[in-house]
Amino acid sequence: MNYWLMKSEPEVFGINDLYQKPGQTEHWDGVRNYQARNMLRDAMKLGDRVFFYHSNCDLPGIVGIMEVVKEGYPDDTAFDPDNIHFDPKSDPENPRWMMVDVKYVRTLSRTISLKELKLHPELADMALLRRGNRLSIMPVSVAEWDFILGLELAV
DNA sequence: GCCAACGTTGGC
DNA sequence: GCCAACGTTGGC
Repeated sequence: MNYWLMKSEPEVFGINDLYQKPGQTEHWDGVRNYQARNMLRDAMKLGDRVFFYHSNCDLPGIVGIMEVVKEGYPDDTAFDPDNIHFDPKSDPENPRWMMVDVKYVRTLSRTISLKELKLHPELADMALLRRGNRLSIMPVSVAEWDFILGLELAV
């Protein structure tokens, strides 16, 4: 099993929005970055676990856990001129952008903030903490995953 | 293929 | 609101 972290702005789509979706499942659409697209298309597999990260908000950090319930398939918001993520260069015959479906697993007992993550040398190599990383999807190692879940209860 | 200009992300 | 980082665009 692989582990991931995906960012979303809570003002736009937060973990409570996922919780309230039918089946607590949603398409993770709107990713318009090739590195992230490649992960959605090639690397994210059924059953993989994903940290839900709130970005661009009062307390940026990890707030919950999701599970991949459908592997990469074309992001059809790219074909819709009325959608904010419309991309005229994505051809339905050869889709440029991909998405996966994710399902809510649980909300952490507390937000593990970016600030807190930065305190731990064990996490220094996390993609999230590397300078200037603005990817909205990134891999998390097993060791990092377990360490972070340990932090949840370590207060 | 280079690179300047521009747009976006996202922490602070 | 500021600004550093970085991806994309487009002229040449």
